[in-house]
Amino acid sequence: MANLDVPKKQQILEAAQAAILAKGFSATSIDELIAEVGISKSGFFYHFRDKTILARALLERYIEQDDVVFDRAFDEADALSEDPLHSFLIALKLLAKVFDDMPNGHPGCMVACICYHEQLFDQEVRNINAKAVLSWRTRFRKRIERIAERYEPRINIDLDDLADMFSVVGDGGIILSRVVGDKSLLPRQLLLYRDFVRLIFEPVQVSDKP
Amino acid sequence: MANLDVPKKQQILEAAQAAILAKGFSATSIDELIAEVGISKSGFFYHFRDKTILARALLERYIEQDDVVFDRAFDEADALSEDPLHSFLIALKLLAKVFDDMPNGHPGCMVACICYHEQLFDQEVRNINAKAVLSWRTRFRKRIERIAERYEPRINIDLDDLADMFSVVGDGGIILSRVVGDKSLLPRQLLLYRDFVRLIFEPVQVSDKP
DNA sequence: AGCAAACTGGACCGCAGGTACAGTACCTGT
DNA sequence: ACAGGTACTGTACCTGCGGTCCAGTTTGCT
Repeated sequence: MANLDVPKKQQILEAAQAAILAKGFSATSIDELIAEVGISKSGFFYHFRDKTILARALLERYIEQDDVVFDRAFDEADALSEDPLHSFLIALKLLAKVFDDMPNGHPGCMVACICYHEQLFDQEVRNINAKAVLSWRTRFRKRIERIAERYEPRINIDLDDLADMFSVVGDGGIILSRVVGDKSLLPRQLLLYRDFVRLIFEPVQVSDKP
Repeated sequence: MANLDVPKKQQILEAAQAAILAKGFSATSIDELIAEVGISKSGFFYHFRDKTILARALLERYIEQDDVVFDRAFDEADALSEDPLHSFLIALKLLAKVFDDMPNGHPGCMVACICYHEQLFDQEVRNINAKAVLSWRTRFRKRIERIAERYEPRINIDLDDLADMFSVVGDGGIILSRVVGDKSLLPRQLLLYRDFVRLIFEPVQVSDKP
């Protein structure tokens, strides 16, 4: 049934990511994962010393995949405009579209998921989590800095805060999307963040009105 | 040791809320709760048929407490200004201050916490969760509608989305605050949301610059 | 042939969530 | 005074899950 060429360890990670984001870490049992990928319990513990090691691997994997999505959107945007503000606005639109195109909505953020299970994990996992958020901050801050060099912001703003706000709106948007069962809520919120950036930096008076 | 006048049921809810927001639902054991409040296991199950009933009670309690905080901030703001925009901006500043004054930062949002443990609970709990988010939407939308009646928004904006954005920034801000270990992150994000509202509706050109 | 990586199988442990049920202390209305 | 409800205690027991231990097997590389 499962792909025979994919190593079992990858299959476990795959199955675990889906299950954990959908049901939560504790609600996902090892028994259920090994049944799904067709491996023995001993086989599972051969790859992962315990469940927290699985969580760590999952988190690292998630962050890598996330970075790929960001890189793609920013690269594509850069190809379409050399202006830092326009490129950033395009990237935000692309990112919103990526999430909008997901058939069942965003599967959930592993960082947020682990945040609400925190004490189950060791300091190492929490450090990875913090590092991921700070890397997002750096990524967005760089972009926003380049915008601020060219465009005078309309209000006084802390660039780190504005950079963090992307992650804040992302994680908060994922939660509200799920809770109210409206998958378009997350992309709409990201576009709202985009409007905010536009209002801060875009020099001419904006009017979308008819 | 514990307050003798407070009924045990209340004491359990108190202890459970703190533990669950700090460590997560599954990481909080019934044994640990009954040890803390000094009740027997049978006593616990007398009050709560099972752990999910405890979660339901906790969620309902949390939403009530949250509403009180909102009511207080909005009432106080209304007393300070009759203008819907100014009152709203004051309320947001007050709310940011409430969270900033919490010695250990915001303890975590029960709605978000339960969202990431979803499949552990029944439809009823998820309905309560959705109802809470929608009640926040309604609360903020009413305020924003009154603002939009008086002030022409600078950009085309969906009022429900802008109302939801408060909850989005709140829940996202709580997560990032915890992950990076910076308790001031949440209030700063709320003030950023406030800046957004101001940029949309405030008619005169704003300048905080020296 | 020999070795390592990737497993299988089975026995076993402790903890957490829960069930079942009998008993008790205290308060309240008739 | 006693009947009945509320708020518990104590004990025994069951299940599922995470986890350990360990001996043995298959597969592929050199």
